[in-house]
Amino acid sequence: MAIIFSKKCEYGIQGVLYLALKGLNTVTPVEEIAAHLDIPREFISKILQGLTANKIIGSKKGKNGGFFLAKPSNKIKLYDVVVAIDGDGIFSQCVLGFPDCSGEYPCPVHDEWSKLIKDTYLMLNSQTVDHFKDKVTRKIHSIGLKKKKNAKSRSVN
Amino acid sequence: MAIIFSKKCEYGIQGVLYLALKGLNTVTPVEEIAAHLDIPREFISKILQGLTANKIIGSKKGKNGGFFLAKPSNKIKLYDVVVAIDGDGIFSQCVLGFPDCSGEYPCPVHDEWSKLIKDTYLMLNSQTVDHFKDKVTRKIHSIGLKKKKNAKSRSVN
DNA sequence: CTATAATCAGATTACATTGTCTGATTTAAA
DNA sequence: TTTAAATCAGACAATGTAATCTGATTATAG
Repeated sequence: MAIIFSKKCEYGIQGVLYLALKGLNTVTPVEEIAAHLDIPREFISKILQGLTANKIIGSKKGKNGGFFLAKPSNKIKLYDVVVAIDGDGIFSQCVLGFPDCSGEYPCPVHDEWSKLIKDTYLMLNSQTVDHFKDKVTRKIHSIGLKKKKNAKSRSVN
Repeated sequence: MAIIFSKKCEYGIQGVLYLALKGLNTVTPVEEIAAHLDIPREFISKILQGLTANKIIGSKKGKNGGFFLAKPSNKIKLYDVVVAIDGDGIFSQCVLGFPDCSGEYPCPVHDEWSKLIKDTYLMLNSQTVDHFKDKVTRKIHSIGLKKKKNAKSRSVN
């Protein structure tokens, strides 16, 4: 449609934020992430696999496996995630496609854009974290009821 | 690929900026715009037609016709162009797809993003304008040489 | 008035992104 | 050691965007 991160980026960012809410080193199965964020399971799975290769998150195979945040979210830049998913091709050219856009001859959004992407860390303020932790807890619970039993997240050893 | 305005938006913005360089009420044929910006003629044509319908630019049909800026570029917001081309659907939801993103529970880029899109006017600083005016003049000249004769831009009456 | 140069409009094709499906591999628990 | 639950991997289908093509309409210049 219009202006946006690619779905892959968007989903990747959401996935990382979700893992951040769960806390460092908490292993969470894709199933839960996909259900909560309403993203096709196989799709988010692929994306998270890619982020694993880039050491932004980690994964644990086999039963009770899943993904977990590999470093604190206030150390993860939006830039890191976007580059890990889609490469840095986009950042080598002007957002508006303005020819020869540069510090000297900037397009109308030159400075603000670089700043937005490169200086933003993927962290939420504490008020927001609390709000979503509550929500996630409720949601996991309701998902749990709909399914036979269920995999709970647990700490990595 | 990654993060970006849709091509339609990007081209539309470039078109408006190009018309801005030519000055208010200067009629410029699509051919020139397409050649200079290296955009498929029919594609940019369609996009500019859309912007005409939204009164951001104007058009003049027939021989010596073309498009022209309908109001000063410092009155045209990035937001206006994007909405004219792709609708405001995108602005009704979070850029990151963060659920329930709001002023109270903001995603990591909530404030900066709104500001970037809604407060930016499609104008270039005077240094940049001078730089590109020179460039455009040279380019038009070289295009002119490659073709038999050529349509020059002229003022609307 | 006629020829020409431009916008306008719709249908169609090409391509990239998004999403789905199937199966292999790994690992923990019983 | 067997079973089940998870990641991992690749091929494929569906969708939407980008680009092209063809032709109609409009208006100016001569």
